[in-house]
Amino acid sequence: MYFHGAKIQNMGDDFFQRVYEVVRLIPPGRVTSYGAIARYLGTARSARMVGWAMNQSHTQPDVIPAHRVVNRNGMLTGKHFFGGENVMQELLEAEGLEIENDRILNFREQFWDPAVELA
DNA sequence: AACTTGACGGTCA
DNA sequence: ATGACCGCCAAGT
Repeated sequence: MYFHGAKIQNMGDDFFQRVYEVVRLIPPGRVTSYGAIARYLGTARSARMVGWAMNQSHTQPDVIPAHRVVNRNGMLTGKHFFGGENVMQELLEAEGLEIENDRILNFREQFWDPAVELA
């Protein structure tokens, strides 16, 4: 992968692409988790790989709504990768969600499970 | 080639 | 509720 402008990714398979496709389908104002996406894509790959895919999501030609993916407890564990201190939180709040201490309030109600919604 | 590091998550004490 | 472990597997050192 690249840093400082070098080349990048393009791993062998299309796992990352499949992750991005699911993330693109998350409706604004709703959120899902790394694990939920991993489950939807099959138990072959772990939630960690979804996290890694999100880490690389900025290399995609289009914008991936990565802020709508949080951990299983509704915590904004990836906020550090959005530049500013509270960019991820602001993006979510702009979509109507409430966050307190890096955690989405009423997470259960806002949760969007691909295994259910894309059944 | 070997060891460490995670945008993770489930289990068990 | 909290924390230690453990499986996961691509990348970085």
